Amino acid sequence: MTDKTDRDCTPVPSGDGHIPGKLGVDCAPSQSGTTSDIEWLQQSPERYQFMQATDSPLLLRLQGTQLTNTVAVAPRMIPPRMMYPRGLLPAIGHQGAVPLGVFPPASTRQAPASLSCISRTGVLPASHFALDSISSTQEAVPQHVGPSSHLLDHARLQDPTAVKQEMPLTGSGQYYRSLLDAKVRMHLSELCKIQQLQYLLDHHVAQQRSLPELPVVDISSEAQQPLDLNCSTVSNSNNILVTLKEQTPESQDRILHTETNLELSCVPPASLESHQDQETSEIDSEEEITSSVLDMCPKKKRNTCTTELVNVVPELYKSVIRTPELQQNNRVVSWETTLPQNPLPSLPPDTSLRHSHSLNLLQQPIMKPQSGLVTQGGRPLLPLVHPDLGTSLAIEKGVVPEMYVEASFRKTNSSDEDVPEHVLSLVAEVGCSSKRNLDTITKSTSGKLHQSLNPLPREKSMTMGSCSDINPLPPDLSPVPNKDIVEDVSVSHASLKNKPASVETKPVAQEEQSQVPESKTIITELDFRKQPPVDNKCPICGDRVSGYHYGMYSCESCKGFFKRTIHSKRHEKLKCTFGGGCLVDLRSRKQCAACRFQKCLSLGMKLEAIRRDRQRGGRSLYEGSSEQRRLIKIKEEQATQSPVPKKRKQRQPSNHVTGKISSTCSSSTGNGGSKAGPSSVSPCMSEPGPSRLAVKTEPKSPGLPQLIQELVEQEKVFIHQSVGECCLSTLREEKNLLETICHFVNHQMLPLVKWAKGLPMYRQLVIEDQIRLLHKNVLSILCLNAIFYCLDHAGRLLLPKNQVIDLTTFNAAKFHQLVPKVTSIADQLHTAGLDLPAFVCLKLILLLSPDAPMVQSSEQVQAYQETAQEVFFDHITHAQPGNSRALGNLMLGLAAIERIAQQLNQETVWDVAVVERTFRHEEDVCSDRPCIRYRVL
DNA sequence: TACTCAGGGCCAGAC
DNA sequence: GTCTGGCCCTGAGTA
Ligand SMILES: [Zn+2]
Ligand SMILES: [Zn+2]
Repeated sequence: MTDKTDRDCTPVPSGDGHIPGKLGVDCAPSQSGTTSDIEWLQQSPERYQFMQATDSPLLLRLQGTQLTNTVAVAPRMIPPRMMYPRGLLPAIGHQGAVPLGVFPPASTRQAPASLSCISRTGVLPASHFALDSISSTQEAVPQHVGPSSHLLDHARLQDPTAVKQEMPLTGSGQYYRSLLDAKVRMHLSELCKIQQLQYLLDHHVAQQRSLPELPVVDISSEAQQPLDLNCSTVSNSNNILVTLKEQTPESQDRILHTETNLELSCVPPASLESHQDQETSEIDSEEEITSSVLDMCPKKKRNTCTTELVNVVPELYKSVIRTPELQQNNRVVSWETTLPQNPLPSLPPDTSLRHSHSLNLLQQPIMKPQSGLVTQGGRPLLPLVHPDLGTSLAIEKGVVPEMYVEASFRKTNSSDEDVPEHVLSLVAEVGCSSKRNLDTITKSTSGKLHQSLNPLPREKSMTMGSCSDINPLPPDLSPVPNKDIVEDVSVSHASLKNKPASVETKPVAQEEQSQVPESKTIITELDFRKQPPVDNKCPICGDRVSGYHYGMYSCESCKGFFKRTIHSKRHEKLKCTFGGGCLVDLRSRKQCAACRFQKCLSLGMKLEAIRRDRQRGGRSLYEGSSEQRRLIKIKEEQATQSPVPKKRKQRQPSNHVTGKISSTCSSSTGNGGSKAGPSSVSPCMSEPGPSRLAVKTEPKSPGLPQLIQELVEQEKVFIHQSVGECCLSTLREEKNLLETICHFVNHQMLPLVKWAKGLPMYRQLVIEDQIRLLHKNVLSILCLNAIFYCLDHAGRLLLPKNQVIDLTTFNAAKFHQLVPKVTSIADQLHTAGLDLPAFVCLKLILLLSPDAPMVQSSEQVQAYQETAQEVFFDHITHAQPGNSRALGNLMLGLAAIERIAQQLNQETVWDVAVVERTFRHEEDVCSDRPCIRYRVL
């Protein structure tokens, strides 16, 4: 049922129809890799909305005798009353916050004794979302049905953190993009479930109060199993009792039945009444009203409108209005239009519409980025805009005020500081991390920027003009952050640590001054791999950072945990009992070792940093090690500053320089000699782009299989050769993409030959087969090379000697899809954890494709390819234990590369004689006579 | 030679 | 018995 992609017009949003991983932008994936982060966000209304919603987590604090949990939820996406199910979720086994969108299994849910809700506007009165009572019964019975199709289980299956595990921190924005998309997908699917609940409640209330009927919806007719929800009114009160039944598979033969009863309060607070009157009158004074927060009473309906929906919780009372105009345009905002296939109805321009439901419920004013907004640190401050969202949207009263999102970009000017490469700092994490980001932004901009955390003035929020009319930074807005939130967060952290609370709760401005230079760039998540977090909190668990451990800054306990886990090989069998996605923080870090370990990995800890020989002391050199970073920095300094040798003596470090060479360290040839040399900075990545090659310049990692070690060695040969051949001087004039590709291939032919000739297995084939295989697979191999080494997410090839080819600028004619396709494959591969060992394996697998024409010993080739595949599979399984999707995605990516190469092959002509001559004599004949030309049509 | 850093090991305490 | 996390040891590299 999860694979259901039926997009029938179903009136009630259902959980599954929405899941299939299609964001709105997917219809134009071609743009995903060639845009800035802001543009990328704007491509998808869903992304944008999610972004808007999650940049300011609303804290829902549950206080019980056994629980003091902080739950971060998306306030603008989910009306408070919809937090009830979520609010109930944290339980003993899952202490701490529940990541957005992750429903812990029913078995772990527990009712809080009390519940309060804190937003940036202050503490919301409990009456707004009072939880009157809850009871829960559980019983385990033998499972007699097929797989549980319960929607809440889908929520877990769709756990974004599970996807996260597949995503390496590549240093580019891709990680964040992928992560965000995963979360958006997750969120959308969850939203459908919430809508079901919402619909049911609305329906119930509508009936109960004789309000205009909702469109009739037969939930049970859904192909997907809807939530098993029942509403009933509690006698002698306004409260509604909601019963939610769930089935959670516990094991193969057992299924856990859970029944949760929520009693929801629905007494309108007095304050709301006057507010509504005010609004109604304001609305009445205008001609073209499309919708408003009309009150719940049908008698107050305007003639031109039809009130269709009401809500249970008073402050969220709202109406969906059908106007003739909207109906004409088929853009009625109602349940129908908030369906999965059209979750965000795009509105006619100049329609000031107060959205009524679901995704649109909590939108913000739309603003266009203003380029002039640049902070002192060089980071532009951009209010995010989604052009499809219409011109303006009002703020729902009493919900969440407007806020700007800070986007930081790679700094191009030089600086003394090791300036981190920024991607959107707020996008990536919800929950605690967002909180941290929120704090950070608040701190760093306080007093300087009008980074408003306050709502727009009322008149602005009520009547919006076109987006360009709106000043995103009204000068009169107070920049003062909500003190409650800032302090509250600090306290909650402080209370968990053995630090004096006063340290933590001192005014943020002071803290900022004392710790961070004014111009210091905000540290984003990726940066703790380069420099310690500003708050000195372990990115994994929030504890105090004790130093740089295994590739990232982390606390002592996470360091110890990682070390122990590897040493004991426990990581091979770790499995999350909750299906992944457990929160890992100071309090909960001991709850789930699997998720903690995954978090360690995903945030940057390196398996390679653990010494197999267990040698103490010394310096390590693995990708991302402090030593390596230092060496790179020195190299860069030398390269950029002066040819005069530094006074520091440069040693050539070995992998683990301990004086003794572990026996496992020596294998294969070369011993990482000084030529292709260890510690030499990636030749291909010398200036821009991520330094993926760094790892390959170190000596062999002892833990890797022999084949991979040899492949890595051979890769060095290729890189060494390739850099010399990479010259674009003659390329300047070429405007044709194919021509450029051919040019590139011709220049890479000789390095490829030298590389291939040294490859294990391949070199044992007869030379004719070798030539044919190389000839047939050159394009796919080079494509993979480009993806691994030099393609950035903007579709540029970052080449040695600071050469950059912007592929997007080419007149690609019939290949206009090519670049976006390749960048999207690159995303896929990097997301799936394409590391150097995997990469070299894939190259070999590509080369050893047995279906190349005229190959004599195709069986032998096939056998070799299978061997390479096995090694590759093994590597992925070990590198990403428990991540079954990675393998599949890598193979899919490979297949996609082959298809592209095939397409290119059809458009090009090979001069086989030249290929053969190059191969046999290792001469660069291509410069005289090209190996490959593109077909001129 | 003292110091720093980032590995590893040890061990009391929690579970 | 296993796991945790604070503390200390170790040794390469640096000043
Ligand atoms: Zn930690
Ligand atoms: Zn877990």
